[in-house]
Amino acid sequence: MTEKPYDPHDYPPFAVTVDVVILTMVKKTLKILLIQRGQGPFRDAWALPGGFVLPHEDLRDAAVRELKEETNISDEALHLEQLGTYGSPERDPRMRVVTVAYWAIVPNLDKPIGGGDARHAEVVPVAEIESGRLRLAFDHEKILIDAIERMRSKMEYTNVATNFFEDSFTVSEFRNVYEAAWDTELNPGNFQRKLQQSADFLTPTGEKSPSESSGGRPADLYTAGPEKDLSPPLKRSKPKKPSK
Amino acid sequence: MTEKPYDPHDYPPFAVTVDVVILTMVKKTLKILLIQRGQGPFRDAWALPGGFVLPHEDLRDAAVRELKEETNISDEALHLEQLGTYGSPERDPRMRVVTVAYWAIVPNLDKPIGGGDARHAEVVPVAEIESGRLRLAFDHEKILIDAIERMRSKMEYTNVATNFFEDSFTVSEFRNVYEAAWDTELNPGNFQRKLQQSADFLTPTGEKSPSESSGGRPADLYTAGPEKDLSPPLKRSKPKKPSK
DNA sequence: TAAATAAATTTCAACTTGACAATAACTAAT
DNA sequence: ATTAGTTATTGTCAAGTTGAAATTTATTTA
Repeated sequence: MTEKPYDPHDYPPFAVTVDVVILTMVKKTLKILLIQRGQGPFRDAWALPGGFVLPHEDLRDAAVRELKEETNISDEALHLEQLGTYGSPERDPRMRVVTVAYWAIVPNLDKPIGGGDARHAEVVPVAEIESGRLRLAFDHEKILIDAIERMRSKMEYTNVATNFFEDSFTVSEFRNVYEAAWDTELNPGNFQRKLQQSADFLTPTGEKSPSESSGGRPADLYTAGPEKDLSPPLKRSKPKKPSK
Repeated sequence: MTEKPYDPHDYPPFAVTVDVVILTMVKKTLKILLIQRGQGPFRDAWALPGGFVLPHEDLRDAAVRELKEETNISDEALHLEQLGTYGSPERDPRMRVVTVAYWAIVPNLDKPIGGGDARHAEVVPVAEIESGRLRLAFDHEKILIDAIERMRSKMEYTNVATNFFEDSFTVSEFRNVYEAAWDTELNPGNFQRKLQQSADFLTPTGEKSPSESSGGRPADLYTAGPEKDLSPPLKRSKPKKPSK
């Protein structure tokens, strides 16, 4: 903060917005919630849900509100973390806009979107976003790339990935989430051992999941434990064999 | 981004500022650069260097400029990372201000401050900030706590700590920086071995540092290597014996 | 030449990892 | 009821990493 004599008209006017990256897992595919723009610049391009922060509104509250308005998501337990702030002078052709980006993982929302002013909300596979073939508004491609990387690295050393589940989950389901998010294959036995050796990372519910219709031993169910960090962290390693 | 019909007067006016947390090491003590406020609210309290972002200025550029103006620091190699954005509606009593905080480590600056409008810049020990006894302006205490924690955790898995040095350094000097920053003691042999086993983390210069006047084998000198990450990371562990 | 000092290397047991084998607990089809 | 198929969980073993501490190396000062 400078200490020039204070005059309310001194400061240059900025618009401040929030944008939210919502990650979810649909049948072993990592997807992100985007909205197709109906007007303004970047018409028909895909954009992140978000909008202007109100004059007396906290940033995080704005993110929660916009998410509710635009996509009808209002998870009590939404973990919503700040990702970063994007403020290049040319990022919006109309005016100077600084946007504060947030991200969160939500449990499986396939098409439960709609309501509010969700013009054309859809969950788009991350692979499509990463391919660069999708037309994205503003600097949202950069925000998305950063969010995906943030999620991938937080999965190494925290329990964020438990947020992909509404409720309890099996170790296999948990491993599948990692494999999809990292696009790797992980050794099932070693993955299980690693999670087990930090006793408080996952809490067993005592229940067992019903076996698949294809048979197999029923799996133990877990929820996120009190210990939120994993040390040393999991390693991404091992590239997956390219599909088809 | 919402898609309401666009009107430049629609958006609420915000001031956007940047604040910068500069960390440095002065003789085995971790310190942070603060400025004593001369006027306005929080007069005489300590504050972070920073100020308004100019209308066509990028956020990072604003941080670099304010740092230069207020503290005369203009390191070419300044690594300056974004820390987070703080925008609580009550954080500045005068008006709505959203501030984007940055942080960086700079090599040993004891009193090289001054020049510019550096009213009363000083480097303050982190212990003093963490004690809560220092009167800090706005929400700068929170920003500082976050920055300190960010630095501590990035030291676990990256080479950021090499930025405490102007030039080359010995393993002991490097270890001292870790011990001061984490307030721990680290086993010298194990620390050395850990750094060595990632061959590209530190690059030996081939030079040797002159022995202390107290004698002892001369230490090999190193600079930051091409590999910026350490995996698995270093561990903080081992609390230091409380000093008197 | 003998301490004293500090850096660098070694030792050794305990633990963790990676690859993979074996066992357990189920379902579906004989 | 038995057997084959499937999936989860536990075990094995060699290689690698860690934590604690000792040893060796290269200096300076007495």
